[in-house]
Amino acid sequence: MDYTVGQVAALANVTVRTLHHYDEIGLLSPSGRTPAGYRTYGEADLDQLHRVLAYKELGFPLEEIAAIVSDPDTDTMGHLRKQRDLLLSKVERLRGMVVAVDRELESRRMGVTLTPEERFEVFGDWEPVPGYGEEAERRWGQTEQWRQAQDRMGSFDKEDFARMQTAQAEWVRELLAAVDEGSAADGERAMDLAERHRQLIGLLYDCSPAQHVGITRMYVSEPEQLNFLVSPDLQRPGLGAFICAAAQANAKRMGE
Amino acid sequence: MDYTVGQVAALANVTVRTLHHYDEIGLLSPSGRTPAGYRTYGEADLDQLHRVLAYKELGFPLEEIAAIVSDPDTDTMGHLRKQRDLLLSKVERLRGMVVAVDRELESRRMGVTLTPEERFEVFGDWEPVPGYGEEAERRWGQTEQWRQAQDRMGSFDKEDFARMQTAQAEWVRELLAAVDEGSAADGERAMDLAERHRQLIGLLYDCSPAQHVGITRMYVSEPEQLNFLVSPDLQRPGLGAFICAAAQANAKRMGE
DNA sequence: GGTTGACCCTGACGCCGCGTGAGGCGGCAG
DNA sequence: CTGCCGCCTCACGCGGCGTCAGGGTCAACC
Repeated sequence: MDYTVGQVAALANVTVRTLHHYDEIGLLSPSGRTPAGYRTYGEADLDQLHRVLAYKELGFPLEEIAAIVSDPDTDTMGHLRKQRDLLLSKVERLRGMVVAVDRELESRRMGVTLTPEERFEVFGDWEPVPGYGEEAERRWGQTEQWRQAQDRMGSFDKEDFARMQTAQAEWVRELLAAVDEGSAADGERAMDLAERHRQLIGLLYDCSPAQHVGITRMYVSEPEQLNFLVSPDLQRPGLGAFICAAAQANAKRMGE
Repeated sequence: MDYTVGQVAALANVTVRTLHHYDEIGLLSPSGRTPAGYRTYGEADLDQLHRVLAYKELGFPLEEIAAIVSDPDTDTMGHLRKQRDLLLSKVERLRGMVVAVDRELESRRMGVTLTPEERFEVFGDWEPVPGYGEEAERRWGQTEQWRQAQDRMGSFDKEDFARMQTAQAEWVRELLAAVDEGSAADGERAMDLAERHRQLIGLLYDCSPAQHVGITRMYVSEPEQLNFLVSPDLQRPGLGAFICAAAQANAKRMGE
């Protein structure tokens, strides 16, 4: 009971070209050919194809799949474990990206819907904790971070709040001092400040170093965002870029 | 205050080649050149690059980024929303893959550690609900699905259990009837059966049509798995392939 | 002034997993 | 015999760069 490429393609829900490709690279060669040169796939080939597709679905590159399905002695378990970690990190990255899109989306929405006066009104009303207010809720209410922050703030008491605000004010002071004294944005002092910033955020919601970079990048592309962090009259030109660069350097340091 | 490629690359944490590429495709051309032909990037260029990288981090293709950053009138919100959905579906896919890896990993582990006798003992002990027993816990206990299933079963009463087992038995009967009567694996009858199977699984844990395909594929590559679903003495040759094909057809139908 | 070494340039090919033709043969129904 | 569908083998293309190759430039040191 042999099959042609077209039949196999239909069965396995792949294209004929894909089967040709697998033949070319030696990943799955049909067990035979007709006198006219037509590929003929047998049941065993279908089985092999099934395994190939299974591994492909797991995200393995074709070369590794070839090694796995052809050689039963390969370290399949190791492969799988590595692949699992890879997948998890991908998921984390994607989640970070979703959050980034949410932020971008919400900030765009506000940028469009608010008149300059309203904008001033909003930004003029300096808030020590970003995301703590009605306006903020309209902006971030949809995101997971918001929900996390709500949860964690729910278990804060007044003293916790005061401590947090003090810590943030202290951080801002030291940040400005570092900038004014000409610290390098990728130096240890800046990295330490970035890490402290990340941990302040971490009091409200989970924030990996990579996500932290994404957030700080917003301080560059949308400098108004910075107003939530540092009172406008205290800001310096290039402050957003400094924070962002520091966060990048810190993320790199943390990653190693 | 101008920068060379190398400096910009270091600042933005990208390679020189990347900047060359962006110049080539017109995504980000430096604002000037030295007499010797060196690219010189100004502050505005850095700003632009920041925006480009932000969108890149969001997963946009470079061509779209070029359109977005150059033309302020593009439907950025629409782009972002679409991108968000795309990201979420990617996350779902990856999560499904992680689960698939977990299953593969656990089954491999078992395949290695169990003697044939033990294997028989395990598989001979037919269980109506996969994941309901001590052996199953050792196999699947690490996965999110298992935790979800535990949660949902916790809120089941005896009648719920009975209903579920009845529903599953009924489904198996109809499946075998369909196979014996020669129904097409990608026909409506088979697809309906696949969908019912997916929904039965859905009683225990979330299972998208795509994940469902992944699960059923296991019935082909590891036929022993089928024993958890259909009592061995009732099985037909090709039954796993039939279910898998039906699940594929159903997933395609659901996706449209 | 010459040399060194770090940086810059352009151009071109390579990678992965196929999509998408082009140009031509095989098989089967009418 | 004619059509049409399906099969074959090239062979180029994409996206987002990595990675040479072969050469020019710049600053510093001898």
